[in-house]
Amino acid sequence: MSTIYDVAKRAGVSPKTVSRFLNGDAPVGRSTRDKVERAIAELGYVPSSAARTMRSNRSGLVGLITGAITLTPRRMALGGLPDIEIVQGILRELEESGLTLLISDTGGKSERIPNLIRTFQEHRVEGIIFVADHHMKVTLPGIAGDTKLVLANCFDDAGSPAVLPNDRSGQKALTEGLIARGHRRIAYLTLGPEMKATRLRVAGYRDALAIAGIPFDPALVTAANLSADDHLAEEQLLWDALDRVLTIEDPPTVLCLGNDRMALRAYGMLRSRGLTLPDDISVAGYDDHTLITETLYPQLTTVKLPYAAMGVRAARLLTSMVRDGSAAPEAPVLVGGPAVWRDSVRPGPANRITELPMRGRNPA
Amino acid sequence: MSTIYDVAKRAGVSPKTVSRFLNGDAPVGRSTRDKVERAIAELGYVPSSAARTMRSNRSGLVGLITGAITLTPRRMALGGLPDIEIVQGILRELEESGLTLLISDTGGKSERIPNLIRTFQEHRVEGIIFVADHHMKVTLPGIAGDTKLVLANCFDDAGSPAVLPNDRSGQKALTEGLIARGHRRIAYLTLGPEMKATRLRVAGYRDALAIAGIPFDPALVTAANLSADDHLAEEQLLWDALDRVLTIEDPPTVLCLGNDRMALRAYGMLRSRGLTLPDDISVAGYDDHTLITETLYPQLTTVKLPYAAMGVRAARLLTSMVRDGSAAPEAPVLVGGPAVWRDSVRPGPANRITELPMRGRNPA
DNA sequence: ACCGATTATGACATCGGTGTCATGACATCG
DNA sequence: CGATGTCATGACACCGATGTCATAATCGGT
Repeated sequence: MSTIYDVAKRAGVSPKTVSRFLNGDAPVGRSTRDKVERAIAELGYVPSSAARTMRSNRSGLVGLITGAITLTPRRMALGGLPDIEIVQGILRELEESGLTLLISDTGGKSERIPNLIRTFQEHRVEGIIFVADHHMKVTLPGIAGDTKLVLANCFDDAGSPAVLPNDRSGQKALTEGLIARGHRRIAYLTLGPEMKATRLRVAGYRDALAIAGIPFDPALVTAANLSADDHLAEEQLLWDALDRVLTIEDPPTVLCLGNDRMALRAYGMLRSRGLTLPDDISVAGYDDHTLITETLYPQLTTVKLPYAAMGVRAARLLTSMVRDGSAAPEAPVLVGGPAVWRDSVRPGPANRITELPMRGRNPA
Repeated sequence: MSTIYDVAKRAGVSPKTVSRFLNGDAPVGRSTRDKVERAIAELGYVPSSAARTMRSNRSGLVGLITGAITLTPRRMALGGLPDIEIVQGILRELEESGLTLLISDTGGKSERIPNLIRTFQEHRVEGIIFVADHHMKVTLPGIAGDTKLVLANCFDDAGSPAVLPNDRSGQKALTEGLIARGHRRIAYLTLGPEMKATRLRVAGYRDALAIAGIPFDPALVTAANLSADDHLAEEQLLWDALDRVLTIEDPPTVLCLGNDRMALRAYGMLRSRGLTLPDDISVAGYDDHTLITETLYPQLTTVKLPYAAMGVRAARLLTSMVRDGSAAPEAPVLVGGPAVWRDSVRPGPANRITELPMRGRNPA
């Protein structure tokens, strides 16, 4: 591989002049410019970023830590949400920035992270983005030097700059929309209580109720999901929760679920109770996992989890910190996603459930 | 960020001794070793790969060009095969190799490739892996220097080292299995003729027939897929092809499809003709796209497209070329995938279709 | 015609490692 | 005991860019 000296010699100028031509940091004469240009083309010269990095102490590299590449196909097969869309957003935003992305995949094994970070540091990355697969708290090993860190879809105790989905506003927007469509008795079968999203979304749900002056009824809200990989137990838990909220005194006219996959299951369970969607009861999910939401009949109303947008925001945040040295924001950047209205929610006031639901029998 | 000189000074030794400690290329005394170790820990020293690259002319970097990160979610939503599994295989194989992967995503726009390659060259990658989303021919811009290139799931005119799925052996294995299960009239509705896989798989199909002494009947083999994004036209084409092969004199007892998605469609069409699977007719796909094959009822017999294994092989090929300077293989590396037998193929001899199929009516 | 300003260019040191060669302290062997 | 070899270490140059400073050429203004 030829060097800047080879180019200089061939063009009959000094290396520094070639450097000036390449970087445009000082004027270069017309004829010199042409000679250098020709020499570069003839030699197929490509500057060495290693040398440039050494001199300027700026590598132009950004590191990305994620498990999405390894885990996405598996997760999607299970109906999980493709967190790889966060990575896509990052790629898109970084494309024009002149920064090069170094991607490391954890394969879901967090014990690998220190090694990945070390490799990044050897390459003197100017910043690191850590992407989590769901809204969660993380604890990363300290990062030496002045390497910037941005967390996407997660946060830590150290208050590192973070980009998070606005779970509260999402559920609030959904609930407000339901109220606007005439619903007053809104059940909410949430994700597990250990999920960070759960508390926030319930808060959003209550925000919307409060604004509309509808009293909060604890009987309508219950956790109905496990994080564990126990499908049978999950199925049972959801069935029980569903049975419970449907058989209270003043039953709900709409069922909000913690995610689209729960909604998918709920469809089957509701139908096995002889209910028609959305005429007998409306249903809403969360995530806007299009593989589910647009495939179901009726298509599922849900809240979009703005993963791509979060990736864009995270990358933008990092570039501004790296390039302009701008300070990290005090509070996490919250990215909202809109409620997506499809056919699983009746556009007008809801019917009441008239038939007597079966009690406590497990489907199939 | 501290340097090797800082470490040397703190440990009271020369930089070269620190270098020897780090690389183990010459013996270092016990007490010196301890002092250096302590200094490194105290300073949090991490060597600079830029400096190392410059001196040794070896960057330890490998470039990967793919569209999988951007396109996988979309493709999976459409029932396409996750070529990201190739990337996974590469990641897994490279993990222990000490090489660091620089991933670039084309976003499906091949005009970006020259820029990506240029960036790789600036970083002096030792090799580049190009991953295509299906078995195809590609034409890449020349890569200067002695950068090695490995193609995964594709090949070029220049005879660059390539890792390809063994489409011929795959379809042969499937067909042999069908014959072993008593089938003699085996229809094959292939992918479009422009797909590289098509010719190879038909050859494998004929190989198996020839071995079993079954004459090849052209009426049983027909292209039934478009690459275009025209779902309606595809549906029509498949319906027509299916109608044609089912209504010939001596109709098939099993239907092989060009991929799992076609098989998924065929299920619906066969049922709309009143046929029961697999009793009236058996069906087989290709790809082993588990989201389809394991969700369908009956579960779909298919041939596994060994994407992860291909990634592993591609990475292994590149590392051996980069590290040991071993020569590129003359012929493409063919990676076979097994036939996966599920319930869509009757384990015993097949029934004959007795009812008269409807003719030329498009389903629903 | 002279001067300061601007333009165009080059010499040289430097970034942080490592390859090469040299050197001093011991151990081994005939 | 002296020759030879091994071990442990250091001095120095070099990889390929670029920042700093110096210098030569050109120009406009008076």
